[in-house]
Amino acid sequence: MAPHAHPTDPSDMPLGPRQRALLAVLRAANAELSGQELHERLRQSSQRHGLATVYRNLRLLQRSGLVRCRKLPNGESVYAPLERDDHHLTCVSCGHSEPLPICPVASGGLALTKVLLQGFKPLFHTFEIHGLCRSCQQSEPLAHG
Amino acid sequence: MAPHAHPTDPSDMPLGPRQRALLAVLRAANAELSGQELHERLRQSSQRHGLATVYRNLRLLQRSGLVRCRKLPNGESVYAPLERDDHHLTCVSCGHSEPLPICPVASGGLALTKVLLQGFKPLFHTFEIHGLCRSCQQSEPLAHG
DNA sequence: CGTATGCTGAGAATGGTTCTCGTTTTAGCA
DNA sequence: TGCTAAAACGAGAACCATTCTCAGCATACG
Repeated sequence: MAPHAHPTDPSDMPLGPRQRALLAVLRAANAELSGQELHERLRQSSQRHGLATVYRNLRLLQRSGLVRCRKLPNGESVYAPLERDDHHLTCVSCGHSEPLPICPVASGGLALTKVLLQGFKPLFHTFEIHGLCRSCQQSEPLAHG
Repeated sequence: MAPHAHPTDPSDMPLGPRQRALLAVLRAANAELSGQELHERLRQSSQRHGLATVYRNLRLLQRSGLVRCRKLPNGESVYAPLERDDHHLTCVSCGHSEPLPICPVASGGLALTKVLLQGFKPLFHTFEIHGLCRSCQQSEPLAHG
């Protein structure tokens, strides 16, 4: 893992100040943040970033292996630092999503051989259980849209 | 699991003909289908469904525990029958997604206790490894948008 | 029949994300 | 310190899958 080992390795790309700012906000937050939330927090902290820039740099950080991303049922993407290894329980009815303190990779039962990956370079993984939350089980399940 | 055991259990709801048609197309397909693709296939098979109906019934089937759903990086949702337990390798750069023949739940290393679920009723799970596909590792990683 | 209830679908609305493109900043150089 | 090329920026427009609206239609039931 020497610096500049491969010229095409994005993880060697030095970060610009906006990217560092973005990453700092994500690391300071105690939960995943959406692009819009990130934009808002940066505005408040006197670091003005355009929305386009926020999304651009979020993509770069993701490809560089510094940020992870997941899509909520409502279509929003939420971001977190790569080193945070959290997974989720998500309701297919109301869309509510809450942390699930378990990780199928960390618990070691998973053999990710090179054969399976076939040249693919893994950066992070998502594990999510979808189902019905307690309150959606109780309420009329399929009524009134 | 007697019929109508619980009036609030969506899995007891009988399917309408449109929902059965939808499920049949999904089961006949050998891959996940998007709402738009489903709509197109139904049009061709003389089963005309409006787009709104396709999405409505897809939501119902999902809540009933018959259909699973996952979001691609481009924002599309793709659907498959619940009984198909496939997972994926997805590139954070180009968005390409391919099957990953491994399942962290089926391989048994995961203890999903009632304590963890806290009243949540699981229907299905998604497991996805995100990273860089072979061709995105080779190409200029961060250049030209 | 007559009414209540739910399902349907064409088209409009929604909203997060991406694109466009002129402007600003940075980098490289003499 | 000026000058130029390349890269980054951001306001606003565009995109597009999905959801919403609402009038019309089907079904159930007395």
